[in-house]
Order: sequence, then C-alpha cells, then structure tokens
Amino acid sequence: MKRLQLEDLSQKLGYSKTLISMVLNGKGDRYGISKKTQAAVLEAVGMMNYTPNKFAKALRTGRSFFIGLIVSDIANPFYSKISKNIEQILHERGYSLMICSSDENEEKEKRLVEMMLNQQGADGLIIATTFKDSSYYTQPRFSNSPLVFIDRILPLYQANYVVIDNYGGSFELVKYLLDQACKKILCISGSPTHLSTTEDRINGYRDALSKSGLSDHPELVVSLSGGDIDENVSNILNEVQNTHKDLDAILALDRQIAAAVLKNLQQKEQHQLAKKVKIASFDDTKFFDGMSRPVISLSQPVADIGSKASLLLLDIIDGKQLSKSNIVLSTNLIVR
Amino acid sequence: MKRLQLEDLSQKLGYSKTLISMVLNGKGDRYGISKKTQAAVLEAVGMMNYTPNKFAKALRTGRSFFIGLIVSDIANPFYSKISKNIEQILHERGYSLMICSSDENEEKEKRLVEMMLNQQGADGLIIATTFKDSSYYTQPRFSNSPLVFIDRILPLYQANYVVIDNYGGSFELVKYLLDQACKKILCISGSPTHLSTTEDRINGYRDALSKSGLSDHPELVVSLSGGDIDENVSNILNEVQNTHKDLDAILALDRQIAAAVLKNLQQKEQHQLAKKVKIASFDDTKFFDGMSRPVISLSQPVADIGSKASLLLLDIIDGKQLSKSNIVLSTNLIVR
DNA sequence: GTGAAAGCGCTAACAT
DNA sequence: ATGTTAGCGCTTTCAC
Repeated sequence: MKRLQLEDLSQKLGYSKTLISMVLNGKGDRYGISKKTQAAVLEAVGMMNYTPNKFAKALRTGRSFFIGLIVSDIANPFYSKISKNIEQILHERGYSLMICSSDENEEKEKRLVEMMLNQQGADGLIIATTFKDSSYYTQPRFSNSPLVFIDRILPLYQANYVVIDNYGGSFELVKYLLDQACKKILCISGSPTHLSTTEDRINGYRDALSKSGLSDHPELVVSLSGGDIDENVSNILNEVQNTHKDLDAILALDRQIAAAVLKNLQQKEQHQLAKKVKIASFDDTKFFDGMSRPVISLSQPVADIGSKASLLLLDIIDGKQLSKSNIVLSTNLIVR
Repeated sequence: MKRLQLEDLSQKLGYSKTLISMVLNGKGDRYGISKKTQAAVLEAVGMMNYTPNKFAKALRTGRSFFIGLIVSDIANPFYSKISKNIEQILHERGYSLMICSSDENEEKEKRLVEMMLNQQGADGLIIATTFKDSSYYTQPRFSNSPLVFIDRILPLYQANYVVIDNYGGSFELVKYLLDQACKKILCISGSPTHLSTTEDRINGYRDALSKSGLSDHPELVVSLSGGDIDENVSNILNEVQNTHKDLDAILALDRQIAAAVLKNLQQKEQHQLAKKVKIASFDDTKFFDGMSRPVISLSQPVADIGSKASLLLLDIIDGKQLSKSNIVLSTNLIVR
C-alpha cells in the first residue's frame, strides 16, 4: 500500500498529471481549464485522499511552507504559550512550524538561523533574539529573508517587530506601588541584562520614581549574576536588608525571579523585611493566586504576540508587506 | 549570491558529483575511494560551507531526518520541558523536530499524525496520546511507522513506551500522607479521566488507603468536569467541606489543580477546612516553594522521559530495536 | 482546453 | 578508484 501520486491519479481519471496538478493548485482558471473538468477532478481526487509529496513540491517550487521559531527557552511558559498560538495560526494557513531554543547563546542562535534558512529551507523566521546588537542581522544576505522579531528589539535596527510596551508597563506597575505609599523599591532583573526588555523595564522603573520626585538609589537596581537563582536572590535580599531597612517593595522583572523572591521571604519570615514588603512582578501566572502573599503582576498579551507575529510574517512572505512594521502591545495590571 | 550545490563543488574540485556526494555521506570507504581523495574533498568542502538541499535529498532517499512530537498541550510546562530535551538530543543526531498540540482532541491527534507522517514525511513520531483505546494505532498501516508513546499508555496495546511509574508514585505520596496521620484524603483529578496516567494515579491512591486498612470513600475521588478550573475546584471544596468535616489532606493529580486548590483555600481562610488540610500534588514546580502553605509534591524525571524517548525512537528508525520496548521511570517525593 | 517533456538537486546502480 | 546516468514526484513552459 504505497502512497498515491499524481501519476496514479492521472491513470484513474484519464487526465494528464499537468492538468490535475494545475487544478489542485487552484490554477485551473488561469490556465483556462473548463469548469466542468475542474469540478470532475476535484470531486474524484477528494475521495482518494491524495497528498502531494512535500519534498518534490519544495524542490520544484523552492518554497517549503514551513517557518521557524527561535526563542531563548521553549520550556519557559511565556514562550511556549506564544508558540502554541503561532502554530495554530500557521496550521490554518497550511504552514508548519519548527521551534528551537537558543539558550540565550548568540552562537547557538546563529547556528539555528543558518540551519533553518539554509539547511531546512524555511520560508521565514520568527525570532526572540538574544543578540546584543544588530550586526548579524544587518548582513545583506538577510535582506531578502522574511524575518519577524518578537518580544525583544535590537536597538537602531529597522526590522519587523511585535513586542509589548515594556517601558509603559513597568512605569504603570511602579506607579501603582508608589500610589500605595511605597517609597523604596528594589528592582531585580534577570540575566542577560543587555536585552531590550530588561532595559526598557528598568527605564520604566526609573522614570516612574523620578517623576514622583523620589531620589534615585542606583544600588536598588540589581541583576542576577547567573547560576542558581534562589541562592542569588537570597544574597541580594540579605544585602539589601542591612543597607535599606526601610525597603517596602520588590519588583521582579520576570516570574522566575518572583518565585525565588517569594521562596526566600518565606524562609526569612522572622526578618522585618519579610513582613511589610510588597511584591510586584512582570508576567502573570495562575500560581500567583496561591502564593504566601499577594503578587501585583503585569500580564502580557501572549496570544496576541503570537497571532500578530504570524500574520505579519505571512504577509511579508506573500509580498503584501512593503515597509517594516512595528507592533507594540499593551500589558495589563493585575492587583491582588 | 545563490546557494552552492554539488555541481558547483564538482566544477571547483575537479571530481564528479557522485564522488563528492559519497564522501560527504561517509560512504567513501564503502565505495573504495582512496583516503587521499576523501581527505582532499572533505578539506575543500569544509571551507566552502555547503549544505545539501534538504528537499532533493529527502525526495531521493525517502528520509526526511525530521521527527514529530504530538502532545496534548505544548503550553503545559511538563510537555514543553520534555520537548526541549527531545529537541536537543535530536539535533545532536542531525534530526529536527516538529511539535504540535492535540488539545486532548482525538480527531485533532489523528489529523496531526496523518499530517506528519504523510504530508510532512516524518521519519518517526513521539506521542503523548489522548486516545481512549488503541484501535486507531493498531491499523496495519502503522505497523511500519516508528512510533514511541510517552507519558500515557494505551491499555492492552503492545507498543514502545516511555512513561513514569504513576501508580507507584501515587502510592508513595499517599503513603506519606497516611504516615503523617492523615486519615481522609480528597483526590482531585483533571479531565479527561480516561487517561492511563489518571487511572494509575487513582489506583495508587486507592491501594495505599486500603493497604493501611482505611475504608474507601468513593465520593472522595472527584474529577474536574472541564470548564473553568478555579470555579470547578471551588464547588468541589464547598461540597466536601460540608459532607466531610474531618478531611485532612487533598491530593491534586496535576499542578494546575494544585494551584487552583491553593487559591481557593486562601480565599476560604475563615473555613475550618483551610486550617488543617495538607496539600499534595503530582508534578513539581518552583512556585510550590513560595505558596501560602507547604506542598508535598512528586517530581517527574522530565529530562529522562525526553532523552529516553528520543534515543529509543532513533534506534527504531535505524532498525536497532527489534522488539517493543517499555521504559518506566520513577518519581521523586519532595517534602516541604 | 489539454498534454509532453524538461528539470529542481540529490543519490545509487551501473559502467568503465 | 572514479564517472555516467537514471530517476525520486512535482510544476511549468511550450506545443498542439
């Protein structure tokens, strides 16, 4: 029971492979094939469940109908949710998706891009880049490759972006804390620190403070140094506890950091810090509902990022998108 | 600047396409090509960064070097972590991975299997199936398709499996609760209920109880009816609160359920139930560390599932695996 | 309106 | 030990 192919259909229907191929690809009209024959072909083929050989088709046409998604870590729920949305939309349009993780490693991201574009023949890529600057992507050979960047931008690089308003969200979150009478807020960012998301969030934090006329404490903006995150956070909290006894809020720039903060505060319940400090975090998760203390969070429109990015990429592939497109989505403050 | 192909290499090196192809595919020795020419070819090609056209190769050989992964929901961290591991191992061996979600829908799983096998030409599949029984996969046309099932088994169906010891883990978890003097344990399972994982976990719960000589309360095994999980859990807890005032533990069969239980207990803090009940859950997550009460959990060897399944599948594809293989991994009790 | 035939880039059987 | 050649299954130009 081997696979059906055009030759078989040709035999059974009494039409040539050419004609059948044309009809099946919706080009019947263009080539002037009579409506009657078209209907007959579609009808007959419909019941035979024939699927064209993808490789022959790709070899001939140069289009693979698959696109690649590169994120830093697909095990991160933020990205896996986005990926699910992207996959769904692409499937509806006859595309398939290949997902890979760069592990925040520039070299690996390079390899993945090359692999997907050259080796696999992807028709386009969606990338949450881990690069510091744009020098890799500004190479002329990429000027014809349909690329859409999500989540993170590359400074000074004109490209297609779908991102959230990190600055505005951060500003809003910190503003909320200040309105709640918080005066001294510790901001903990992850690594790597060069990401546009991190920078924008920190800027939002800073500007919200200064706009409220609060003095700037540079030592209250700390970033994790890599390695074990729990231990890292523990050290930071111990340090701050001594130097800033009047700390009254902690802003975690992603949910993993928030989890580590909560764990640590729980273990330090005897300390005064633990008692009064408010917790705020980027990213929202169901788990924040059952935490030992309320978490004020900023949920990201995950589904939107995925769908907007997919549709944009398909438009670019189909030549419908002439200039670069910048889509910025807003976040949503969740108070508990 | 178009892509390099064998013809170009042939021109520049002065060898035929055949010879170069043989050498590049490691078949130089088999075809008796002199070591010297082999070295020369490899050397020259090495600096020209040539990658063979995947589609031409697949068309010719019938092998695509990509494999498919079908899970119920890639946005579920349990599966996204597994997927990351699978991807890594496959990459090392020159394969790529395509991931799709079935959304616990049998029809969609069918479509995905057909799509990956027929349309995309996958060399093999790894599946966390959502099917109730094996009738779909026992079709003769699948007898030659390399398939590995993970996480969930299909009763009475001889196949390649990589799963965890759901029964034993559940038994151990409940045994621990009993040893802590718990006497009445509510067990909440997710939907769909027919999954082997759910059944095995419930059986482990039951047997642990009966082995301790505790009477069976069938109404203490409840399953979510679908729809909003928080609301669902809320109703269950309200109900049980009235009928079983002496409830002293809750076993959640997955982490989403545990999250909902914790959220609800928090809101019901005035109720007596909330005070004394212990919480146990399948699946572990960092978030359990910062919860409003300690969660006893059962972590699953996620990385192992992925790597064992990938290696098994590759062995099957390479014909190294003659009989069906059943790999069962143990869980790890985490007490907080 | 419809069909024959060339060729996408690769591999492997067959020559030499 | 190396090269020639015939396809893999599809699309598309060109001829009728």
